Amino acid sequence: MTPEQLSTAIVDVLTTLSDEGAITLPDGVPTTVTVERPRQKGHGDYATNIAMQLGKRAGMNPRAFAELVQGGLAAIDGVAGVDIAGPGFLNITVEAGAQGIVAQQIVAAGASYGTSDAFAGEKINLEFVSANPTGPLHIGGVRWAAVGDALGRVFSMTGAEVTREYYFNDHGAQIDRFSRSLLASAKGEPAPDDGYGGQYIHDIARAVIEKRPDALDLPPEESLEAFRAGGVDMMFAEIKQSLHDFGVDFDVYFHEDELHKSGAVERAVARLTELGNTYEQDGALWLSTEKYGDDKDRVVIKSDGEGSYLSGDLAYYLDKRERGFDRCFIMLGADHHGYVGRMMAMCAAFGDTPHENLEILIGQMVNLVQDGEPLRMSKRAGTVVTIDDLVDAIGVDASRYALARYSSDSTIDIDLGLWTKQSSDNPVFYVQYAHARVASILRNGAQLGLEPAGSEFDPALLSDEKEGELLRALAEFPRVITAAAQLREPHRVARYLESLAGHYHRFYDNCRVLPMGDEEPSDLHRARLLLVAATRTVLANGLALLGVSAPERM
RNA sequence: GCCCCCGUAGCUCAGGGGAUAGAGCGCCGCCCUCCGGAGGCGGAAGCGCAGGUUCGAAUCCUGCCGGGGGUACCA
Repeated sequence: MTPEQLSTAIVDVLTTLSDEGAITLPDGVPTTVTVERPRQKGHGDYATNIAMQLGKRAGMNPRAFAELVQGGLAAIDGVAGVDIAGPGFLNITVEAGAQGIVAQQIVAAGASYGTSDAFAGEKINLEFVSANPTGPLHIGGVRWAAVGDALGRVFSMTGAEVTREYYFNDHGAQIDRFSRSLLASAKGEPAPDDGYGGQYIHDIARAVIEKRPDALDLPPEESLEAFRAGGVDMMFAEIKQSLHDFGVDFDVYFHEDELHKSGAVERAVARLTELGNTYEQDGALWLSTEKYGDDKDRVVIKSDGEGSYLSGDLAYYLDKRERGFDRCFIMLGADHHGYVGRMMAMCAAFGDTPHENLEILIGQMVNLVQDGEPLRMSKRAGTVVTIDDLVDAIGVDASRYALARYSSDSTIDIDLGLWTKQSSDNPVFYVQYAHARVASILRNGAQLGLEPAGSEFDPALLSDEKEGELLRALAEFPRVITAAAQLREPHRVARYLESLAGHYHRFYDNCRVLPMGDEEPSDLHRARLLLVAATRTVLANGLALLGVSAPERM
């Protein structure tokens, strides 16, 4: 008996009562009802607040409504008892047998346990990282590498068709500065005032010359272009490699330059003009974003004839829509939150629905902390903390976990000292340790010739309080994933895993799994081993969603 | 000025309108005769302030205070 099954069973009970005329619901019977796990022991295994929700609408007080529903609920197969408590909560106790069966279901489902069809049929485009190729991937851009990728996995698990996309800004003034900085370095000149400093500029400049020894001897324009093209290629390859090492691979690497060269920008602008959403002023072409909620109108084509940054975004958005994505996500750092207004207005200007066809997720800043002191960074000054630095310092698993375990709405401090600790201060170790412990007990069982219970499994054997709590926690997993997808909050998966690890440890301390000494192996041993196997499945599936390894040994 | 995010235990953070607000770390006190003690058990300790909506608010709304980030014909 999973909470989902309970929920639909309750809907059936309500429907029956309604059909019989015992209750009258003006708005009809709800299609889903809330079934939650009470945080308080003694309030049953599950609780529902429908009596409080619906009582008023049915014209009776909640407790009276609850009493009408109580009998029907108690008659549901697998329900052991139903109590009415407080203002009208219905507290449901589930039969041990009905509950234990999920262990078997989980092991049977394996890697697919947790999947649902909540987002079936949805074609979702996730754009994230999209850092400029003017330097190595710094820490600010990396939060979304971990969270965006996890969100993609969560969406896939809920049935969506997901495309991960990296928008590669290889066009415009930043790139010019980057190119001029490289050229200056190659000539042994100081970096331009508006340019980039840092060792990596010198490294790349040297590498460009190695590849093209004549780069400095070309006419000025061509020379600059040689450094631009060579530098961008190199930077891009490096970023791609860093992300790959981080466990993030994109399906599409989209080049902004292409949009400008292919005429996609002109087409997008023409479309907006047809829709009456552009006008000329001061020699520039403006997009009327203010009437769609932006603070003010925005320039699309600058007075020098060049497209503004927004022009690329327009064309890119249109391109995604034409590729069939009904949901386009863009994940940005908090320093870019000011773009949300204009992007949503742009979406509306195309005739689309903001926050539906286009969703922009904002991730707050990430600070690195060492010995209690924040590591300040500046790309311009060359004191960059890169994704590789982070991985070198604490490893991929800890990096991804540290970035993915917090709500994107909170600013986070990653304490390098903490995340390098091989101790339980470190949340990723707490979870991975639980998995290793689980793997170990399964290994030991196998060595004794003991396998998890098969078809002879009697779910009623798992009747210990801690077994029940562990089973209920395991049964929550699909709902956690659905919630993470619906709220775009993959950190829920990490928090859930930490709590599941706790449930497992408590079960382990209370319930002996393997036979002691020369004790005869029993059905209870095998049943518990099945519960352990189910726990392993969920821990492994959950860690996989976060892109974190599930070690057999540590 | 305007916009966005945050303010919950000593610290780092969870908490989709529900019952007695949770976890890890830190602190105090316990538990190793066999499955991984990187674990478990018990204890002290908290929703920034003020209003409002609701049967019910950490959660929703308004204002204030405090912290962070934005506010370009840059990308």
